[in-house]
Amino acid sequence: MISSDAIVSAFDQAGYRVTQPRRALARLIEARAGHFTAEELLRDSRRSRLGLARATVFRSLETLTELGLIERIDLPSGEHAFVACEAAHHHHVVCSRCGRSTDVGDGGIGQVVAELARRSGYRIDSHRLELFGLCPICQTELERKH
Amino acid sequence: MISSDAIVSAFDQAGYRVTQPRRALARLIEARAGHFTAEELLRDSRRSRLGLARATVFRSLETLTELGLIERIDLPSGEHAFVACEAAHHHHVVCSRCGRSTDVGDGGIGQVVAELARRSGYRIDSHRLELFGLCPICQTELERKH
DNA sequence: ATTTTTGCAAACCTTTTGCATGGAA
DNA sequence: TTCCATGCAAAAGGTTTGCAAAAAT
Repeated sequence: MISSDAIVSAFDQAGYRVTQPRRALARLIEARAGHFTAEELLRDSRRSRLGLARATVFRSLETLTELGLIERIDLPSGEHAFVACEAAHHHHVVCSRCGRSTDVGDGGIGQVVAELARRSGYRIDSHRLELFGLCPICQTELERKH
Repeated sequence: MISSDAIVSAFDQAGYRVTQPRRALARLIEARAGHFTAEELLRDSRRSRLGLARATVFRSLETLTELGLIERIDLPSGEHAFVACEAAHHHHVVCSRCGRSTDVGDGGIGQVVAELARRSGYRIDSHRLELFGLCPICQTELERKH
């Protein structure tokens, strides 16, 4: 969950121009609770008659990724999606039912990585942990159905 | 690292036919030390005049993934690659210089996942940990250059 | 002989690029 | 007014699909 204002300010502070398409995209991202793909934003922009160009969406997503406001994740299906996130090193839990996602911190994974480095002999420079499951809301909803 | 025989047997035991293209592909996979993309196998097959069809490569990779002999990973660049692997739950360390990859076990990540589940309130069903760094061989080679 | 698998080509989908126009600073 | 960003359209990748021909059982 991230505010469109935060996105717009990030563009601004990084020296990028604050344009209408970028404002519009920021709002579309804010409106999406969970993860989203470029295609979904594009559809949203058409539906709300903002009519962003395909290239603009891709270019903005790239910039936002560089700025660290969103992060690209790979869903189990192989799709490329993005999630809004905080800058510090962290990981995401993604709900496989509704797509909502939450940042989680380190959780002690540093030790695990160190252990695996020792075991494999590799010098590990980066890692990516992606977690998939059911968010609290979806858990409740599913229970209610029984 | 996996033998082409193991791949061929896997096709056989799963009830798939053992065909020339599948044998050829098995050898190409065996020949690749690290990870590989569909495109790379396709190039290899042209270079060695095996002339596998694009569709055959994709279809075989899909089957092998279902059989659990290879696993699809997402490189930091966003490329889709595959690595040969054992069936049990595990993770991969991928060398960002040469592409070699090694299976590593759990390394205690179960506890980390449990901790992150507790913290986020999600019910975590699956996770994916990808590690990137330098393999022992590349470490040695880089040191030699100094 | 039967059924699966292949090869080909075309379709499809996602992402990138070049360039003229329009908008922000 | 000067650059940066956009839109468009085309190109570029990567992956999938339908179907007739070929190969495996």
